[in-house]
Amino acid sequence: MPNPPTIKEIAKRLNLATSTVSRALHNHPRIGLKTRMQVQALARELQYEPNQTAIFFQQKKTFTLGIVLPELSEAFFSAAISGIEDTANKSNYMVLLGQSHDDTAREQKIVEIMKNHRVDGLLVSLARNTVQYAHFEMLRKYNIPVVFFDRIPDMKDIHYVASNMESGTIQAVSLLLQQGHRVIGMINGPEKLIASRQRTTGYQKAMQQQRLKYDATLNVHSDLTKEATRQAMQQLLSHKRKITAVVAFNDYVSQDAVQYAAEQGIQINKDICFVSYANLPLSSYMAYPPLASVEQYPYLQGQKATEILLDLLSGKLAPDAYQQIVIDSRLVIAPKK
Amino acid sequence: MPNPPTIKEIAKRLNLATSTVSRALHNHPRIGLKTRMQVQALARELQYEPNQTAIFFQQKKTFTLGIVLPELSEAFFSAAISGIEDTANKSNYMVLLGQSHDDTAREQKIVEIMKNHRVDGLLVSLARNTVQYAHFEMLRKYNIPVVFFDRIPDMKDIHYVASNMESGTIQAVSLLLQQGHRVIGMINGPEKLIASRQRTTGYQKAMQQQRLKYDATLNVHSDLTKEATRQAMQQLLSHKRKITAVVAFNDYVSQDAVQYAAEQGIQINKDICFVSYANLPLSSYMAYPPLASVEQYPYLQGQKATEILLDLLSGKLAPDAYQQIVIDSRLVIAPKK
DNA sequence: TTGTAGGCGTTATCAT
DNA sequence: ATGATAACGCCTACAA
Repeated sequence: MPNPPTIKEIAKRLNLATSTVSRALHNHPRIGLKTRMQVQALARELQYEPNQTAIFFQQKKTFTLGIVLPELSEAFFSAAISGIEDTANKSNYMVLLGQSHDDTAREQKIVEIMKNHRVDGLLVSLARNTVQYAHFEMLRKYNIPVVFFDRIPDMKDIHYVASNMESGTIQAVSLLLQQGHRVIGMINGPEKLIASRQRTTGYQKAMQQQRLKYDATLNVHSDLTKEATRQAMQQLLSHKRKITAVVAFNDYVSQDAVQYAAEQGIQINKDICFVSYANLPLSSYMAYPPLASVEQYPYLQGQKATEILLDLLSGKLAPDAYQQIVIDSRLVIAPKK
Repeated sequence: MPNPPTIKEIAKRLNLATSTVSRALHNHPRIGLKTRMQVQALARELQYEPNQTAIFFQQKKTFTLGIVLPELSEAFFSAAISGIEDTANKSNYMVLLGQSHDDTAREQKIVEIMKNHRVDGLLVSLARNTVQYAHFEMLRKYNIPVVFFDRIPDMKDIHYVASNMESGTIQAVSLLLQQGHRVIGMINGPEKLIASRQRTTGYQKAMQQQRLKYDATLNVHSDLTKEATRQAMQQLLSHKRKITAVVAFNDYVSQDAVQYAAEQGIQINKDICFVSYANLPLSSYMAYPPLASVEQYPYLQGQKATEILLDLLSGKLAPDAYQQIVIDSRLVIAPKK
């Protein structure tokens, strides 16, 4: 059919000025009730819809938030995005999606395109290998605020929401100690990761609280590949002290380690208990679900990060009032099968 | 800093007309090499970036595709969206996301907002309970093409990509028959679902191919809740014929059924074999992974649907040349643990 | 080869 | 209470 109706069209039919129509549609106070009704009636009749692209252009605002994250197929991120979407939608924002697939080059390109699309702000969780942040620094020039979540960069003067693994780790190790375990292995992640260091610190603190000695040789590292995890587990199994519990970096690592141990004839959750960090759904269907797992609140992280971004956009928050929110992780005892 | 530079700005500095600048930037053939270089040099120097919102407005096109789907935390959809995103990005389109969370009202609202945002086209997988399609019909008026995928509506004259469960089911049942199973139970989904009917047909055809009789009492239904599935399984276990294999509606159903059977003392994959339809990742970590599972190619579905939509947008495909692509599902033997 | 002018739909400013 | 007009940034006939 013909072009969609515009306020101009309505104005012409009613012999009014476009400005009058615009005001009438917005229920501007000093527009005569009569004309207001007329205008609104005709608008309804013509099924008038304001042209958002015109409004975006005119207002220099798109009511769109860009989301850049590594991988939606990771349960953590798909939960986080629900928090983002729900919060954004409440304020009439839409969500533009880009997955970096943990590739820095792709991340850079996505940010560039989103900048061009004139998103009002950006929510970012870094690709695994991203160590340079020029593509984010550059956004300052364009006045596009960024809030990082979960995988945050090692930069000053940024907004972020992240979870602190230390608290959950302390709780996890404490639980094991309380259950009588004395030789607890930890399969940690890459040493350069903040999250790995937090786990280590948590382990140490939990031991310290009970006046027990922390044994660094029980804290082994995996680069998170299956092979590395199996080696790490093997290392723990051949430790001179006999371990009775393992804290694994995450559910994937946990499962790989469990598999390896089972192959070695270990009785899971009997000879050795496992505790992990929640990122697999449906753990109740797993062959050997962890005894307990550390919850990282992905939905909440997404929600908080979005709230900060929206506050930044509405001016409720000054651009340089850097928000750095840390959400304590927490141990959750697995429901028994 | 000041406002971002515009072609007007560049024109003024170079004493040129904006049109000349515009053309120079686009490498229009009949612009003098000299001025072209000048313009491009200055543009670079000022870090000129075209204002996309102005272009969107002027061109009545946003290079944005709207995606409406039930739930990203379902592995099927997070895989599908990668196919969508990758394909869209190749053609410089961005992806606007909306999850219906299987709520029709929310689906309607999302479609409305996306229409207002003037997405160029829509990719949709229906909410579970959606049975009225007015919110999609209405898009025709706005010339916003829609391509449905996976969960498609019962409508004529639409574009869609879906998978056919029949082929995979035939293969699954045939495999079981070939392995000597003669009494095969099926835990199917809600009867009104096309996908359920396809499974039934597949079952029948596989039996027919071997000149065996199809026994309808072996094909029971679940509404996909855990409870219903357990009842269905119980029904199968108390069948007068002793079943030795089960084809479950999907991985979730399969796991619930397996759990129930195990509780009854059944030896899984020994007394009774399970075959399922792939939607859980990491099946290798499951307690009792299915013997084999029917693959539905989510990435491919997303990709194909997007290709159709892009062809529609580029005019390569006429709006009424309805594409209805069916991708045959296929049985995949599970890798042994 | 370059310039002029108009328009995309809306809002906002300034008159009347 | 309403109207006229400009402005947002870009593109594209049409003119020169």
